Amino acid sequence: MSELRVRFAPSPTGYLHVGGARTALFNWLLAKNKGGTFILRIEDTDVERSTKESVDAILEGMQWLGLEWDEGPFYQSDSFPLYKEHVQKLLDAGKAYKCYCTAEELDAKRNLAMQEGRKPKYDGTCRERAEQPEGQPYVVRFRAPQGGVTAFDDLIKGTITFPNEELDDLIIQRTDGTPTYNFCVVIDDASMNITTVIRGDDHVNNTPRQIQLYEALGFPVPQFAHVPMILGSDKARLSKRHGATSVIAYRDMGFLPEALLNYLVRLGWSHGDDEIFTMDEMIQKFDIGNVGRSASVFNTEKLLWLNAHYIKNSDPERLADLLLPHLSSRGVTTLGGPDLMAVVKTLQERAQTLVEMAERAVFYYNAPDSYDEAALAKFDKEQLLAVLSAVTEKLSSSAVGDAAEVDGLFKEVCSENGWKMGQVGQPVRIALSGGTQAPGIGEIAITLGVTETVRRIKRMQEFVAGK
RNA sequence: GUCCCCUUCGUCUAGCCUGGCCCAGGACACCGCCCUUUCACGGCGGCGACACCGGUUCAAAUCCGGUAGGGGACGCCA
Repeated sequence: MSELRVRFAPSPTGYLHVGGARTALFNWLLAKNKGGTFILRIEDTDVERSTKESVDAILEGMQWLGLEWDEGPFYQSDSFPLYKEHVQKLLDAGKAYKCYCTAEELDAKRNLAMQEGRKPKYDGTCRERAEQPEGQPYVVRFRAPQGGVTAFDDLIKGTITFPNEELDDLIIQRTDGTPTYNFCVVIDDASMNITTVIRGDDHVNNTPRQIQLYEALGFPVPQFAHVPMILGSDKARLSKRHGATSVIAYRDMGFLPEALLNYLVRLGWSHGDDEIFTMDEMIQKFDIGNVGRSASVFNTEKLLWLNAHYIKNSDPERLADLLLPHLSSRGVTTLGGPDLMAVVKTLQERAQTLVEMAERAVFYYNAPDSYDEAALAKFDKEQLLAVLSAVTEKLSSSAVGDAAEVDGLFKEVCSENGWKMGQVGQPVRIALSGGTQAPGIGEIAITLGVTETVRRIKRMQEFVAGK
């Protein structure tokens, strides 16, 4: 194990969304690549908005993706005493001070500053305050350095420099005595010995403040890597109105975890022209320095393509297991029907999602109770009946072992009667599946079994005859 | 408004650091053709981008400056 220690630190105010998942993935990949440690930390200092349900949802998402963590989950809410202790330390050292300005006063000042086009920063009213009013509510503010600049070398974006005068004295402890985010993060990352902080782009502006805190506290400053955001198709920050954003929603839509992971890793990161990565390849090739600097648009089409790829190349047995819930949610029972694994094999090349596969699998278990009339209308009634009986006869009188042999039988029927394959295959496909979009007839017949195949053809024969 | 960041095909991106091999490569999508009993898979081909303006240079997507556009942050949220 190397010294590298990274963490994923979501706040439990919702489910795990794809942006968070990608951040988690990058952290996880870097840890795996460097033999480091990946830590999961729940940032629940906002007691109001944090929920147990969200924690569970996040853990569920992480587990589904297979992003297992080495340490944690740790909860910030368990560390309140630790934060308090460090606030006191700063207070004692004169690096922090009590501020008695009310929230209302601050709001007013902020609005005024915005209106006048000034930077809405704290004006330092209590910074040099001599008398400390007794029993008055106060917040604790960090006494930020006044001049100079704070800079850091971002692993993704390069050197970023902030003039210190842009940074005001941030609140590190609220009136109610609870610590604030920027302070907790620093204490946690320092006490967990985090060496590399990989997080969303939206934290770039917090970084200089946090660096100042590290320095005031005497902690070593970690390295930072800020990953760009994920946008919706309209280039606005990805949100629910762009469609699903929760990783669990993608699971429910029939995506494979490896497909989502592969999609996510290529969103912002690249390794030459490579598109498909196994987990091992991802780990081996991942380099935080190859993450792009600009935001990227989430594109479901490409995700679908990847999903189709992984479905095509997955073990049918595993797919069968994963398909089961999608089948039963459609009220389909596989009991007494064809072997699900055999069914999956006929569908692997034709489905982009498990949901689509389930839809296409239904006819195997529920014989069609209606037929695609438009497709049927293309054939003459007498001709249809002749074809169907020729096929049943052929099928009933021959022993077949695999799909190719069945197809051979159909060719025989064609040549014996002078028919074209289109005249024979299509009606039978409709008889077996109800429609025209299905696997090859040989595949269907073998999967269904000759007995059931013949039964279905006869059923349509009756249907056609009775018209 | 202020600060920070970003800008190559519709989308994801390679190339940019270490100028010439780039009249810019790959992938998704789209279009066409082939394969084919349907739907798919697959194969082949096509469409399509260096935001703009200056500068440096024999030579710039690549270096420098500016402009425009986009995003983010400015909270007793995280």
